[in-house]
Amino acid sequence: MRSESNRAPTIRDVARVANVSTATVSRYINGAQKFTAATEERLREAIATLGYKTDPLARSMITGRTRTVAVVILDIRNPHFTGIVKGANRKALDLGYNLLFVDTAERQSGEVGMLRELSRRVDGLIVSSRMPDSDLSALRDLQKPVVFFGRAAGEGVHSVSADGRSAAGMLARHLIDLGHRKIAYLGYPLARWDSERKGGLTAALIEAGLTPQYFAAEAPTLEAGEKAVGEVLMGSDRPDAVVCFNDLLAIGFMNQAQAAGVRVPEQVSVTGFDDIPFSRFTSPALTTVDMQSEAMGELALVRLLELIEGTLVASEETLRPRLVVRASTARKAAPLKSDV
Amino acid sequence: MRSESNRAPTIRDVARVANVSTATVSRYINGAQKFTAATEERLREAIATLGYKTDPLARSMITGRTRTVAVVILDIRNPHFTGIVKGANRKALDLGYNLLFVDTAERQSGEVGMLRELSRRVDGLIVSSRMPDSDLSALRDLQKPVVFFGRAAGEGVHSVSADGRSAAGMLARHLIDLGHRKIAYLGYPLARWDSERKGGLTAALIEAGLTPQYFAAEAPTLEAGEKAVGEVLMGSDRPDAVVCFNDLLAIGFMNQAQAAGVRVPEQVSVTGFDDIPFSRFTSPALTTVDMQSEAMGELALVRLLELIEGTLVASEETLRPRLVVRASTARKAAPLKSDV
DNA sequence: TTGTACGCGTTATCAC
DNA sequence: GTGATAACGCGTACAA
Repeated sequence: MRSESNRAPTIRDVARVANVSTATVSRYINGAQKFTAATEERLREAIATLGYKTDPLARSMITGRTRTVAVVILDIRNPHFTGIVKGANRKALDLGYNLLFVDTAERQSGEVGMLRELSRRVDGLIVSSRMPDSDLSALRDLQKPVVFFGRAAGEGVHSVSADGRSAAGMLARHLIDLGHRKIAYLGYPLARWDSERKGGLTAALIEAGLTPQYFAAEAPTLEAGEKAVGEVLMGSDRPDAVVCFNDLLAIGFMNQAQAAGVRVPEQVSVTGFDDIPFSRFTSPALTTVDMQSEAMGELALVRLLELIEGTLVASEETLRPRLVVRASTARKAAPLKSDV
Repeated sequence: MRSESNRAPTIRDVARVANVSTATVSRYINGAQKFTAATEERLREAIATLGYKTDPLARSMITGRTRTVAVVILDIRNPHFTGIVKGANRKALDLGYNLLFVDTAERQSGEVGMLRELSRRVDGLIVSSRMPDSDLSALRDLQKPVVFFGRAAGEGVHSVSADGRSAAGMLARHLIDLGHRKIAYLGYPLARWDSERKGGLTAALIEAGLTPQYFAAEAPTLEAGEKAVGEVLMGSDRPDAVVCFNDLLAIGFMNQAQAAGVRVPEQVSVTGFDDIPFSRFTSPALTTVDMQSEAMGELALVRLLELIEGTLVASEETLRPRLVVRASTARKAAPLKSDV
């Protein structure tokens, strides 16, 4: 069924066999027109016998479209980003697009250059990054549509996020309802979403007449969560609830706290953000907020394609988070000791 | 610093400005030759002022190389595959290649067609798949190098895997050393690696004069692990150790077993495969075997590039797994009841 | 060392 | 409805 030659059949081969011009073959392939029954039949047959497939590269060369988009994320091992990629992949398959994947974890520097390289190979980019605002503006010069996560980078840039401020508020009110008064935030200041969550938490606590303690983790990871226990729980003024920047931190924190003899949630309630799949399987199961990772990935891809098609003007979109109460938060027990 | 026109500068623009031919520019770009100091200087300057960047599409068109490889996996949410992608991404960045990512979870059918489409856009493919052998042979017709995971698909196909047989043997001997006699295997028969692990376990048990019980999960997931508890533990002849096909199954299983009042590891030891990051954070921490997911991803990419360069003849490569003993396995306690 | 001329496979444009 | 042909941007014989 396949031609003897190694060379893949071209539109010219089809034209010769079907006894038409290459232009006609092209129009047939792209279904742009009607044909006489005779030509249509000859075309169909020639294409079938030759096993002709149009070359996407050559097509891109002239149309300027690659039907490929880049998805650039910080660390695929973080289930939040895994969800984003999963969602973007699903929509990409639905809509006939390809995904160029880049995990930038090991390449903090030269990110702008890499994006510039990438942008020549794709029709648009989905980007999650910690790069400074000064670099962000450079991305507008790429002349390619970009969808960001977690922040409106202004003028002509579309962004998709979940409402971290209200998510933090949900957690705060949940903890306050449980009787907690000394609430700490274990943040990761380098993350794009940290200030939003910190701000939302702070606002809700202040509204209740409380003041949060702040701590900073070294990374948004399980290991960093473990490390943070010493600083957060072993001080003189131990908090009775800890809100962690994400579920990874929370899980690592909870685990190490228990290893150090602190009971969760009896002595300290712990929460995260994201609702990653494992949060249901920790011990105790983790109270968290679903930040809609997969939906963000889907939405980012859909909006990006709309930007590419020109049917959308860039703007900001925010998904609604959902509080997920599990066993790592509980009503505060009678205080075992009084603090100074 | 950038030309006024919207059009990106081409090799012809550079040639005109530098007062040389396009051929000279091309040779300069590709560093294929020495030049007189004068021309070199003019070229350098023209390229800099125009901000010229070579168009990868046009280059691919003529070289037949895209510097892009596809990585096709089953489910990015499974940390084993996450590790593979992570490793492949790392090496790809190192070596200046791009990764075209596809998660096939939602597209079980039409996989061969999709790979055929993909293969026209890339120089080679890294594939993890459950497709039947009959389809595998079709991939050889792609005329593109392919690296598979977990199985040598024969003739001209390179494969990378971790030794599941010996990994299962390690777990078996570990459990036997702990005094376990009734050992069950909770498999996932559709997976490529299932029979290898099952076989290795069986062989090691038989060598010790034992016979395993076999169970099958519906999926290689946390949820399927939960579901399997009823069948595995609630029968008349409860095993005192369960080896699960992967860590996800094991974690789900362990969690639900405990919820059902079965103590781990006191009443039943549980193990998995893969050593995913979370396995250290479950309660109890999971005994498992490190199947070198990231190293597999790295190796797959390196070997694929060697296949592309033609410096490698296809073959099989197997990584050595590493037993990771944690708290989910323990010495068998004195039997609480005797079995019929 | 450098230039000329052509080819890669496709689509767009203009005739007919 | 169909055909001839010029692009698209680059690499590379071959000639000079």
